[in-house]
Amino acid sequence: MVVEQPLVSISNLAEEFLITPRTIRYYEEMGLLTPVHHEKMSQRLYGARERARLKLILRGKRLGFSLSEIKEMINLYDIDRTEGLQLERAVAYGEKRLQELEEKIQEFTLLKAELLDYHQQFTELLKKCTEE
Amino acid sequence: MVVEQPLVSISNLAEEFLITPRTIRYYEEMGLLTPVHHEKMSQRLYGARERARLKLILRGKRLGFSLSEIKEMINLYDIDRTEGLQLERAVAYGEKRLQELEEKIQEFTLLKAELLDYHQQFTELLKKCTEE
DNA sequence: AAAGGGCTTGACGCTAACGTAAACTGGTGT
DNA sequence: ACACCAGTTTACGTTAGCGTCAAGCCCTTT
Repeated sequence: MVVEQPLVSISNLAEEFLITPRTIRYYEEMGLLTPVHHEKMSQRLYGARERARLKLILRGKRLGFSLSEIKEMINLYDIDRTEGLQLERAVAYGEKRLQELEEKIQEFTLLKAELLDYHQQFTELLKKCTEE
Repeated sequence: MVVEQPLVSISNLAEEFLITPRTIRYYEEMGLLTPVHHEKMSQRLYGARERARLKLILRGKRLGFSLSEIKEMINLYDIDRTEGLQLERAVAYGEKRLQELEEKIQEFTLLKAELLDYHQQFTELLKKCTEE
């Protein structure tokens, strides 16, 4: 018994994620999404898998990754794409990415600390100004 | 008594940061850098301040910020640019940026956790394969 | 003086990530 | 039958962030 999938159209998906259909088609063109084509190429339909992928893509974008970087990262999730001895490569690549993520997080933390520092200086300065 | 400043040329600075002179000029064009012009517009010379700024710019880039976002952020450091009542605005803006940074860090951490999860699954799978 | 090295200012080229418009198709209500 | 709407492909336009010449200036070395 197959579970009933809530398949939605491209504009519905676009609306849901606050982007345009064009963007979604572009992601497909770049090989990031692979929607179901309803009976002999009529419409694209998107299910849970594509929604999950799109979510990852948009998060990647917010974090400043390029589409090709994101593509490589989400392909790590595709078990069927990484069969056999490809597994070792996937694992090794995953480790590299994880380390890069760690570095980025540290840089973010650093930047935040600096901004916070200046922020506090400013706040004090402001307090003195208003107190007089 | 003025401190002797170690002013360097554009290509020296470029070499130091592993970028090209063109990139540095572009940042100036965008209002991110303001080097000293040696005696009646002959050459650009870069001191400690520009080096610090460039460092921030490049870090911002690595973290996926646009040049205009970076510009706004480093302008928070410029005391002289934010005089008088502008201080309140600067402080408020700084708080917004700090919160955004916090969110980004959390997203990064989330992404890392997911990748790590899949990574461990893969590693186990790989172990079982090689053990047979 | 001539040649070279490093700097300068244009100006055009290029890629990524879409925006946007045109023209076509396919189902649906009236 | 006709209009309409939502989807499709194709293709050209646009912006950011530089790369890559071209042509000229200044200073030093030969």
